[in-house]
Amino acid sequence: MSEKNQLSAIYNPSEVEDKWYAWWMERKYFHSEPDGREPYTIVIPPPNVTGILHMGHVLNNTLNDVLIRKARMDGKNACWVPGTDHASIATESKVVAKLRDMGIDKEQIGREKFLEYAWQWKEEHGGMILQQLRKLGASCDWDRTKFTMDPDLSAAVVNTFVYFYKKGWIYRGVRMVNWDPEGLTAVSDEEVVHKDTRSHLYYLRYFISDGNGKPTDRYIMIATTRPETIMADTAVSINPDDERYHWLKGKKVLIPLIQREIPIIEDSYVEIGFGTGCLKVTPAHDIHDYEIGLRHNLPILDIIDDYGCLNENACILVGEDRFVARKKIVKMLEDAGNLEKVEEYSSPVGYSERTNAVIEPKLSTQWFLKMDELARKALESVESGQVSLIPDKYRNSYRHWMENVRDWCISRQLWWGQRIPAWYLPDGRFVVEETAEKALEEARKIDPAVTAATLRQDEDVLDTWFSSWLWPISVFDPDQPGHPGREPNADLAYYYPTNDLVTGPDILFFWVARMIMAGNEFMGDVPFRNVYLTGIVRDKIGRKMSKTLGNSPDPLDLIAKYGADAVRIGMLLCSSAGNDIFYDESQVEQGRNFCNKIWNSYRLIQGWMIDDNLQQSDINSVAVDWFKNKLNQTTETVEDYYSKFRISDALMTIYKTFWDDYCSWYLEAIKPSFGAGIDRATYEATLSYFEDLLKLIHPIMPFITEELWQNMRERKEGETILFQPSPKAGSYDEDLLSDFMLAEEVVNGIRGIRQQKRIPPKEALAVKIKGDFPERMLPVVEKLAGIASMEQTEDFGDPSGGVSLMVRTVELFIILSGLVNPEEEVRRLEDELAYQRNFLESVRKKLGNASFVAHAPEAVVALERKKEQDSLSKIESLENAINTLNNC
RNA sequence: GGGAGCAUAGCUCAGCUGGUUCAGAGCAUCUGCCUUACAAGCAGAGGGUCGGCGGUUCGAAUCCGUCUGCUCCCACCA
Repeated sequence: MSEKNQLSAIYNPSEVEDKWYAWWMERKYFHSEPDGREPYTIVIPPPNVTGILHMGHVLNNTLNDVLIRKARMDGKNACWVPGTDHASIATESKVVAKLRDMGIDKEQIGREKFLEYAWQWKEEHGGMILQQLRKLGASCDWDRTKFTMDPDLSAAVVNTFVYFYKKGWIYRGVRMVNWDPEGLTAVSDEEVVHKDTRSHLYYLRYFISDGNGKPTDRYIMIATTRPETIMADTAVSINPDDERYHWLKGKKVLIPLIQREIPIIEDSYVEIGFGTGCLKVTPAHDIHDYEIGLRHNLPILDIIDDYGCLNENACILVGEDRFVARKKIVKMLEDAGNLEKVEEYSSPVGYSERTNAVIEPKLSTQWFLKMDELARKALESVESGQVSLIPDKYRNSYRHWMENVRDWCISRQLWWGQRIPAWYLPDGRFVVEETAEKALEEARKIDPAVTAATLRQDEDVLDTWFSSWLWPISVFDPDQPGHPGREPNADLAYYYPTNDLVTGPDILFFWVARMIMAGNEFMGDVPFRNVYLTGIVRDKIGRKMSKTLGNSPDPLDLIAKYGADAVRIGMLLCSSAGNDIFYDESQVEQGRNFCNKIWNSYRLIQGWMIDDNLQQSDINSVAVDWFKNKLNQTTETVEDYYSKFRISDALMTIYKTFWDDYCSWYLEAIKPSFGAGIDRATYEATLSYFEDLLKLIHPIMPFITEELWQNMRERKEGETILFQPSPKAGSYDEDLLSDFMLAEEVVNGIRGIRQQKRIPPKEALAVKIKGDFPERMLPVVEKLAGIASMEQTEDFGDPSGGVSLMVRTVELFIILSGLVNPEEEVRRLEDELAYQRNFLESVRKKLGNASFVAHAPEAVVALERKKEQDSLSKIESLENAINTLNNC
């Protein structure tokens, strides 16, 4: 015990945390293998392989870790599979940028060389985030760490492509896609963010052609936000019902500057009331125009290249960036007399989520996956409750998305990722197979002259989500995806479906929905039962945390400063499900303070000495009894909160039980006076309560709990709190709990008088008590309110010798000779009396209402009658006291 | 433009199917204490006509309507 006395007054997390994490790892306590127990499985939302830990990860992984640790203590075989995502666009653009700094151009070095650099980059920076997660205490099964581009996981992706292709759900088609001129790739609709952007609406004059390509002096006006695309116009459209423009029918107009002749067409897409009612039709650069073009068989003229610059088709401004071209062409139009006016204008513009470049609608050949059947089933999975979304408000948007989903553009014009397993014959026909060898074999069936040299693989890779949607399956059995009906391996059979998924709502459609699709397709079962959607972490003034704003603290700095347990608490304190998280460092401080409180409560009890000559006193007996019941109640509440994913409520419940009930009430009640020992029964109970509290809070605060749990008793070699069974909620005596609460209120009342009268805590008081107060609680009141003698009596005697107060229906009289000012006392009592009379009046008003008495349930009416009685008796006592005081 | 959600103490939130947890919690604030576990602490206290207005009901923070103010999702009216 002597070395224990050296515990410092301040808890020092850093050494404790590193020590225990290393110990857990060494003993592989997080590792899971299938066995006879019930599995509890979580797959990590894989962070970008080259990413670094930010507050969003902290929130997410703290929640995951709480769930997995809880399950582990509940006796389940807990398995949390970690890993990373190759994040094709994000990673590739980082590598491209790095190469650019080195003076290297991606296109020049070619695919092979580029991928070498990319892998090197991945080796250098990859997985750092997983190291960081260990600092947070994440109890992942690191032996199972996976990467979406591991050879076997990549094979799974390719297999699923082939599977869907052969099923007829993957097709190749020319479509208007969202082109990212920065990332040089198509991105999916979901990767485009629309932002209202200030721009201008330019009113341009298109002169009517005289029929020979020469302008007449009549013109029409066209409003556009993109004057640089006029060279790609292939028609001007009006609404067939627009009488203002009937005269235009059959005429042709000339594109300004280049004087190319284009027809006037009629299409009801054009809104009569919008702009000028005339629409320039640019099929190559606008999705709606493209559709109009299809309807009217218009030619498609593409004037913008992959980099967002004008090409030769534009005839003018060739090579200029689209935004530069816009500025220049406005000037040219003005000089040529084609610019009527310019208006300020604001409209939604699409930006690439990854590169923030303005998206250019562009026609190109891409690969698509049909979504209708997949979406239909995935919707059913949620509607039927096979998968619960928490909070369930997300069901609405989930449904909306599933009902309106479009085919998934799965090809990306990148190199970092799984290359599309399609091979082209010299004549343009293609085969889709898992490997080059099989492809060659199949290709030869079409054309025996084909050789490995003339068979060319598709240049594109697959969308990252086309690999991560397999994650809950492929981390266990990479051979499974693409082969539905195949017998899954032992891991997959045991761990699938996983239990809970914790992730942000921003990837509900990208990822969660698609995992459900893949699960249904390949496993015939959903990949998880519950999806807990966290909020987005914001700073305290509500801004989203981001690197660019610089408002995101580095979690590792926080951990170094406050400890991981404190950071976890800080995060959880403000994270009710579905609400955004307003993070503030003061919450982490609160977490640190809580650690310190726990630490010091341990310092207190470990310093006590058992005295076997002592019998358990009455107060110890009642305190021990009470706290056992309290703990049972808390445990029950906490279990209930966990079952509803209300983690922050669970935390707060334990927090209050630990701090208020255990430290402030229980320990103070049983605390031996200085130098005195403690009886064995009380000490043992106290230690066992402490142990239960540690177990209760362990999933949330893994480090300090292991440290103290190891310290508090002799432990066997290798024993750990990780596998201790969660405390089970026993029954509890409501009367006992409510009696103790009444005692607390009485103590608070007396302490309040002390404060008012400025009586030092050490000065013991004499108190008389009247009314219905449980006798067993008397010692509690005596000790905690600092009372020397406590007399239960029906008569307080001379009221001038002290102060009376009332707690519920209990009356107290504190003897304070010489400290009482009768006038002040009367005033205090009269205030109380006035309040009581008011209260009585309101109760009587209710009871006087015949309708209330007739309609309200028995119990409610009875309650009001009791209120009336209590109030009446209080009033009587108050009046008596006031009278007596006045007569003094 | 369509849809969803939110509005309760200075801050962050809890209050499920209307009546003892009905006006709550944590933090912050104020007052008094360095009391031998903890000043990262202890003990007290103050603070909200539950966004506005109507309605249903014996009774509304809770149900219905409406207005206002935020937030998010979906949607490329040139």
